[in-house]
Amino acid sequence: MAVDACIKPKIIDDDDDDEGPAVFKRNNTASRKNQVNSELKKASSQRNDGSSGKHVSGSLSPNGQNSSLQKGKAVSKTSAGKPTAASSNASTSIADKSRCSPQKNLAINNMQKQQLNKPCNGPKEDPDDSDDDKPLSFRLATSGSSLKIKSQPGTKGHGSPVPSSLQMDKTKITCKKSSADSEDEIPLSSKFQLKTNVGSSVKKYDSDEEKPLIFKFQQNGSSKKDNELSKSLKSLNKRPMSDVNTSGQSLVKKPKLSESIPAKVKQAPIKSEPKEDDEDNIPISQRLKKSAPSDNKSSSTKKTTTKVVSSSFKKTSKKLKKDKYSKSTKVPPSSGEGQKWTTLEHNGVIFPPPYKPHGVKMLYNGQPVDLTPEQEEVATMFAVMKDTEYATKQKFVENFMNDWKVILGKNHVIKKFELCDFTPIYEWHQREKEKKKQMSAEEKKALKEEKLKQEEKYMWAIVDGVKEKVGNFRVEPPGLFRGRGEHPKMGKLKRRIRPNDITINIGKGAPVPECPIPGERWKEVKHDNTVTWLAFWNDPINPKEFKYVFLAASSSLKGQSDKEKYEKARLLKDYIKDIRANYTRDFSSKDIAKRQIAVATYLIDKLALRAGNEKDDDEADTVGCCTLKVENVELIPPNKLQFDFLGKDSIRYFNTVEVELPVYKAIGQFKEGKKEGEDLFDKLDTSKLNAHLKELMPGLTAKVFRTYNASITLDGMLNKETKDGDVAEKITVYQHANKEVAIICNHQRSVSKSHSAQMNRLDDKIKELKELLDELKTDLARAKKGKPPLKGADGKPKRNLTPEALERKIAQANAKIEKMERDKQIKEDLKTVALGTSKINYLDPRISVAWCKRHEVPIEKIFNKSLLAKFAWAMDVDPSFRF
DNA sequence: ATTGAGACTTGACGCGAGGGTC
DNA sequence: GACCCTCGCGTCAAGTCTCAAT
Repeated sequence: MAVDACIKPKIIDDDDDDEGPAVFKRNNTASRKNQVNSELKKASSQRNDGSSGKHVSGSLSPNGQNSSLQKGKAVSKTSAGKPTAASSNASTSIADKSRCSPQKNLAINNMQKQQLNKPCNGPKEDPDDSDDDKPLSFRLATSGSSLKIKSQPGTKGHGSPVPSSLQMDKTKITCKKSSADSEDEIPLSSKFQLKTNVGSSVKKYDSDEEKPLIFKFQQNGSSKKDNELSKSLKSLNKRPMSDVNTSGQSLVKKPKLSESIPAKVKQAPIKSEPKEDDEDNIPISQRLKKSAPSDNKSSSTKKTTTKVVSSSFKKTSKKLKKDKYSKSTKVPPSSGEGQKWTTLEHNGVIFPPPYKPHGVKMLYNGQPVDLTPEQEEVATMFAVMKDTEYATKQKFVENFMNDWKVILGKNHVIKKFELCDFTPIYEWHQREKEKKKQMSAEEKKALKEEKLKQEEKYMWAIVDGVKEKVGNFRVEPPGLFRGRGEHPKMGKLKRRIRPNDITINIGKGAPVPECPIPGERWKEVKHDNTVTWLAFWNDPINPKEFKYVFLAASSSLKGQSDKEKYEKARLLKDYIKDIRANYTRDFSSKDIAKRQIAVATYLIDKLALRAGNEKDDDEADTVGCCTLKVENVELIPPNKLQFDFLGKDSIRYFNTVEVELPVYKAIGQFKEGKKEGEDLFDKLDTSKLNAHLKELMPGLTAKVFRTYNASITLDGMLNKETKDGDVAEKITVYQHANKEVAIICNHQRSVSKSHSAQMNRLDDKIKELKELLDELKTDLARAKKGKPPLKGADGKPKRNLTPEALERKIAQANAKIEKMERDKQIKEDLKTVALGTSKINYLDPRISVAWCKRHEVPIEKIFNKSLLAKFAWAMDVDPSFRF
């Protein structure tokens, strides 16, 4: 369980490694480690726990380590004292003069670039996908899976053995056929048709493959709504207020520029120019040279991914093809500036039923207590959580009691939590649950139908004439706040939301939804077509924040932005080499701010770290790249870094990686003279980082790297590892790739409660089979000598079998054992790895769809019904699509 | 330049349905 | 038919990022 043992950097020796950043990633062992290490961490963190006074039980929280991991940070984030003055300096100087930042260089760079770049009209993707433009993760994965141990100059001698986890998992596939019934009356196929904008753009994509990026831009730009183009522009240029035209929405507070590109802005030069195929068509070795440090010069001059977007960004009103999508009646949402829709109808939201008092009395100091329905409701909220880990957390109890006492009133007999006994209510609740469980199938069905009937009208919205599913039309019921990790507000009462908390957004001429609670009314009704939400209310726990009701993931609006996200990530592919050369050069910059940006970008690129926004004190103390504290990164000579921090959702990120020496040194410098709790990147925050990234590529932000790395890893692995074989084998390849991505993204899940029992069961079965095997072998030996088999374990005589029959049986048993051991291994491997999140959020569905088409794998084996709906826009991608 | 509001995406988890296994 | 397990799906918390106000 030694730390290092679990963290094996995968080292890859890509051709460009000598100039590129170190290649590493966490292997799944490392990721799995989380749970295991939680104990370790717990121990080490306990010293800080005093302040929180937790009495966490030894058991792991649903999040495993989380609860106990959250160490009481010794120093508050504010104490880190982010310098502010320095940063301005930093941000202006970040970009090397010779390269990217100053606008004035753009033209030159552009020209240089154009000269350097070959024109490319051919397919953009390099069929062989040289690794240069691939994320490390991909390179790792590929090398890992091929079980080659590669090393790079900087890492020689430190190469770790390839973890077994890299071996192909023969994951058992149990995908069900997606049921044919679509969620609405509209068949899937026609749904696609309905989603014009999305669909049409899909079409475009297919053809994009053959086009140079610049054309893609044009296309995108021309596509009604969207595009990263506009988004990029948005990020670079603020939209003049005058451009905001939301059909006279005076209510619109902050119309988002998003899709709209003011004409002026559109023509403004943008920094980088997508570098088409220049390198895709060049052998890796040459590319390396080109971009090598030696080439720093050239890279620094030309690299500056500059671009004149103006022309390419102009909406060229590219024709939609006469395909099925053109049939759609849908009006392109982007017809107006920042406009998301033209007409919007919906029925508002549905509220949870009012509280029904049960009358079960809890005990206080051993005596039953009378509670009003309001008081009982809150008591019940706690009672039903009695056997969760929350109920054992001091903060949770404290917050709960504080809020409950307000409802109990000053003079209530209940004062101390210790004297409260919620058991009667808890048991009542258990009985209710049991009753529900015991209902007959018919009763359950009837109940379900009844619910559906009530909800049906809220489930749909009509957006620009198209019926679309609404995502979360149910208002959140009251309850106790279940913050993750050591959230300071956990246990607080999340009060009931009423109509007058809710703001409705609806089309101007559309009928305002009737308030479902008689005698009450909506807080406000807006007609803001620059946003996509249908309703919102203020979060009762944090009134500064909002809870929105949006359309479902399967809607055109969501599909469209999904597609834009992946297009942006694909665009990064064309810039990545320059970006890497850029930050590699800045590792040793004299300007500390520049160095910090370089190192942070490196970490985000290589480790898929999140950006790491600042957080308030009333949130769980988690970090991302920009908010890493000095204690989150340990230097392990000669050039390893050990990361250990709680990231989003208080999920532990624990990883030891080999890095380039300059990075190692830089981190050491950043830590110098700082105390625990201080920011590692004190000259940096996410806005500076993203501002810098935007200088390198239009619209580039930190999170794009995650999408890029995930998708390109999948694409690379699928294409490298898929062999001829049956569908099951191909799916195994897919799952293997999916797993690698999940590991890169640190997508974890808590170990299921029954995991160890399941493993034991498998062990038992394997043991049984092995015993059987031994028996069979003995019988075989005897049979060969003409002797009858020995009696069975039960003492009964066995059938006399021929040696051939016994040999067959032995082979069968061996196969069974093998399969079970494989299953066991997979189960263990995926114990803490969640595959779903990456599939839903990071993997460009077109990669999967195209791969399925190429390899004749039914798409239903990869995407379930909801993913099929969500990714409707990707379904008609050309089989040759590569990310 | 900083801050905070606002909008939207990403994320883990829990529950229930349904299929497989004993 | 009981039990177990997986998977789909909904929930809602927690991120990212932009923009306007200060």
